[in-house]
Amino acid sequence: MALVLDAAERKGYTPNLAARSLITRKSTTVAIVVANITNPFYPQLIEILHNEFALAGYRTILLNEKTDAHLESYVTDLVRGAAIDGLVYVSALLDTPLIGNHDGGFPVVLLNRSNERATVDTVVSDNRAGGRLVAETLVNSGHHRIAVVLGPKNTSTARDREAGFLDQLHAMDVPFDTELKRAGQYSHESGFELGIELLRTSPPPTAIFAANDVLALGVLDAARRLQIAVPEDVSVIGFDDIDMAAWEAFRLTTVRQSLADMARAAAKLLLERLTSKDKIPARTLIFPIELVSRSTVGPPPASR
Amino acid sequence: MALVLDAAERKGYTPNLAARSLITRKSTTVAIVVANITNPFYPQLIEILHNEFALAGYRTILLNEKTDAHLESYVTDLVRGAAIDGLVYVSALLDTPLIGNHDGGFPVVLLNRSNERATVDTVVSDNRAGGRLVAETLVNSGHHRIAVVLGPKNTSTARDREAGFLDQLHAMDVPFDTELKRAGQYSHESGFELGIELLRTSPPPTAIFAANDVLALGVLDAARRLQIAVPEDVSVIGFDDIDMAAWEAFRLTTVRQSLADMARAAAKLLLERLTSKDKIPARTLIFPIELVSRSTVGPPPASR
DNA sequence: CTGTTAGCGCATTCAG
DNA sequence: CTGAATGCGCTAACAG
Repeated sequence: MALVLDAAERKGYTPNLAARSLITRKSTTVAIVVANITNPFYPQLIEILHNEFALAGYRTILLNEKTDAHLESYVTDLVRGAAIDGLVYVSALLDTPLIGNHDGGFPVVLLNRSNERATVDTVVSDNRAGGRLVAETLVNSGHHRIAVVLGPKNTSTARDREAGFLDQLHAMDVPFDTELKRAGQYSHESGFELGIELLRTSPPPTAIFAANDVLALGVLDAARRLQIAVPEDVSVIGFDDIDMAAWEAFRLTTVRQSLADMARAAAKLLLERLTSKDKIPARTLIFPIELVSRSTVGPPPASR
Repeated sequence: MALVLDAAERKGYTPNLAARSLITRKSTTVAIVVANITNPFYPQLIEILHNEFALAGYRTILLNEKTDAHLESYVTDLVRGAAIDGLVYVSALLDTPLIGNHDGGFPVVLLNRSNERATVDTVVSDNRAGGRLVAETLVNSGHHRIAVVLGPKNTSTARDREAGFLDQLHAMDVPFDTELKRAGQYSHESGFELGIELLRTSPPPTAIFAANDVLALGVLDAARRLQIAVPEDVSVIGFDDIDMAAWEAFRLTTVRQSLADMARAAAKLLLERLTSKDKIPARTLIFPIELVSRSTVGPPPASR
């Protein structure tokens, strides 16, 4: 009886979770795989995921793509060892070979990472449209020499955002100088270094598209270091709209993804799989994006 | 046989973790309790803790002091339900009533939170000395009207840093105007709001001590919003030396805690308890602090 | 040293 | 509808 148990638990009795899990064949635990907790982008998602799962009675274990040695076999062991009931990848890495192992009906959802094989649930924003929106915005402001700073190449977000961006440039008949394309990590440091490089090319770009906000903040800091005014001398646009983008120090113009909605949706998809007994076909949720205009985009410097 | 098992596991056999845990009476899982993952201070610590535990073969479950309803009973259930073998609180909250429940030999370590009752392992930096160092630095730069922005009052860090600060002011015969003391959350938003308030008082303070870096970044942004130059018009000093403090946009002068060392030490203390069979007395590790001079402290504006 | 058995603490079954 | 027995999948203790 549930009521009896509730009362018992309240009175000081606590069931052994391992024993319960052994018999119910449920661990009431889900794992969240992130690439790098230190990137301010992830905590915003983790917090919501964690909260949603906690509300539904699930514990959350954290896996780090960077530091967990042999993540692949580690995850496999957790799954086969029945230590987790479900899994959400909050990681844009394309070449993580993990997904393939969980096709067999194990509940998996991909958050912020597109799913080429449509074999598991996926929640993404319209990264391609976002890339297009960036190109459109910048070109409409008068820019013709635009640089792009990408995250790791093996990342679906970098790939899709770049593709949309280039498509739209092409559609608007603006040439793209491949010299102005750099790829690094999704980190402030990477944005800073690549920003310095880019701003030192001659002629320098009049605008820089950073494939995510953390990168964009690094680019802004690079401009600051080089005493290049934003947006007077160079425009910068990011992607994500993390909290910090709105800070007074940055006031970054960026493409907003509804991070909170996406995280909630991802949790919901996973929870449905965890509680439903029927087989559910893989679903893909694509969230719309929108431009948030703040203070880092303006017309190009008076062209000679 | 371990060897047999190893081979078996490699060939595709994976033991059921619940069954194993039921018999070994170990979950090989530890929990990390944080107040707010979204605060950039925590991920730096979580990452290291997580990594150290992973290396030692422990999974990490995440608990959020903010969102996990009834954290206290939740943790108790995990402990009594044998779902976790140990616990680290990365939270400065003083009034969390949780600690008392785990006195009975359950492995607990407090990271960045002082331990008034000396009943569990504790890893902190010398917050009091840090507070003193701040006062000394500011007064030596010529400041006599110094404001302080604190985190939540029920926080050991806020309490100790403030105490050290006031002690040293007193020792140097500098009066403290209690009008210039504000307390809020350890968040950028709080720092921003309180910073605005403080900078609008008249006469305004010539320096502001923010009890942690996130708060200090908020204060810097407040100055930026009000077009008040740092450090020409107002000096700002923080505490922690998180990564962002070094960013070009801030270049914050701050008191450095060896966050990484502290996290590693905390993990080590806990792992010792997890692997040793003897009773280990509670230990307290106090890490030294040091001043990191960047660009936000200077002499006060030419005094009339 | 290898193979067999008992039992960890539950939820679920079956009998009463 | 209530109560005792079964067994989930392992590891440890035991016997051969």
